[in-house]
Amino acid sequence: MADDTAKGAPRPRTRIQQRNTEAILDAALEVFSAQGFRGATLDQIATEAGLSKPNLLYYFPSKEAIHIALLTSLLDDWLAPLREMTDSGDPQAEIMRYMRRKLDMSQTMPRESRLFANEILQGAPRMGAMLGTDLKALVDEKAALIRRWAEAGQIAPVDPHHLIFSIWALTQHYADFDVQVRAVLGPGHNPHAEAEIFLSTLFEKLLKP
Amino acid sequence: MADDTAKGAPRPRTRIQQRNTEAILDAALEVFSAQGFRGATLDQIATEAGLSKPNLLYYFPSKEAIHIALLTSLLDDWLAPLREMTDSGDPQAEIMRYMRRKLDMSQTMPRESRLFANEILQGAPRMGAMLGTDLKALVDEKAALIRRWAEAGQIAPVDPHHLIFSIWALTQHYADFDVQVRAVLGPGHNPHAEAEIFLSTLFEKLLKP
DNA sequence: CCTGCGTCTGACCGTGTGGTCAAACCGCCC
DNA sequence: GGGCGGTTTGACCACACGGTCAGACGCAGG
Repeated sequence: MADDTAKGAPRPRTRIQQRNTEAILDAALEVFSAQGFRGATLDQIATEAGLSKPNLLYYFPSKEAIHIALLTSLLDDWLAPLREMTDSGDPQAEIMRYMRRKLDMSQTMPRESRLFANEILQGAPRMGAMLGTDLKALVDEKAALIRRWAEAGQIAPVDPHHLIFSIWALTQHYADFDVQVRAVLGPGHNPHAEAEIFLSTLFEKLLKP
Repeated sequence: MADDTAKGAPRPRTRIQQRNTEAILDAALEVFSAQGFRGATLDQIATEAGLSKPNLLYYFPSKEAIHIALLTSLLDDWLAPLREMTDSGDPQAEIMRYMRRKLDMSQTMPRESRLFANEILQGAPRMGAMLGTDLKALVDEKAALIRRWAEAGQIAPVDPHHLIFSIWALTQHYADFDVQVRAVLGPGHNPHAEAEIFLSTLFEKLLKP
């Protein structure tokens, strides 16, 4: 990930390269997350980025390279909240904090959420490798942490992996299925505010020892 | 929905029409759910259905018509479990039963789940209308039912709409994000069996008055 | 002003894809 | 068998899309 030359974006040296690669990645995030990989078009991304299509391909060797660059660079941010869940504080508070940060992210970074959702839905053709290695390692580590909390009686005994899955499912639902949520609730609702209250009580009841 | 001629599939009159339209819809479900609308190809669907591409277009006027026919015909099945949740029995048992049926569906009908997920993710371009009318009406009705249960003290006081959302999110997660779940759990796991246990305790704790 | 390098683009290409159409095929009823 | 729906297909079209390339542009250093 430190070596950009391996695959994907050229190392941003000059000021202008920095600016354009950023513009491309942002535009690509916008388009890929809304249309999926195959649904997205280089022309769309180029227009969104304010560049010409050949100019895109001056900075990235292919459409797929842009997609891969996006996924890998975003995975870190995406998993940051989980990484920050440590045994430094009250276990239940740690988990609640993780859930809230994840919910916040689904509100502030819905495009990223949808990008990953699209990728996983299609069977993770461009990210499958990372799932079984990096992601699994991180989740296993945190699951072990949660298991220790449970064994110590600090939280209720729950399956750690599925607890994490439930946090993912519930928080990302409000980003990925936003249209549905809003359509069902109708006007005059604030989905995320309501979700925070609901999910707080849900996980409090679930985790109380 | 009773009048197929309005948009989409021709009315299946003869034996052969019945057989072929079914084959097409099944093949289309397979391909659309795995590749998304734009990712899917008429040739793929035709091959999967054992027909030629022009023959597809003899039965359906366009690619989009197939997609719409799929979505509308499946929405009924998809919402059936929610419809069957009535106040005929014990409230908590009714909700638990709904959750379990939904979880079973995510195991037995993962293609349908992914098809809807794809559609919603892309902003429901071909189903948006139904969300705010049919779906909203049904959910509002059942939400009112749940609210009555809560007010009668038969279940804990929870936001009915978000309770339903949480059931959707948690159960569909195991279908839509199957690759991720399996990659993280590793071999030797039965995601759905574990999910049923986890979700059972989760909703029991949540709903207990 | 010239050179040279990084940046950018118009024009182009090959392929994949949704869709059309005239003609052929098939099987049932007279 | 002949006719006649309904059914099937090969050949074809228009166009969108990913990607290429030769060259133009712009600007810093001499």
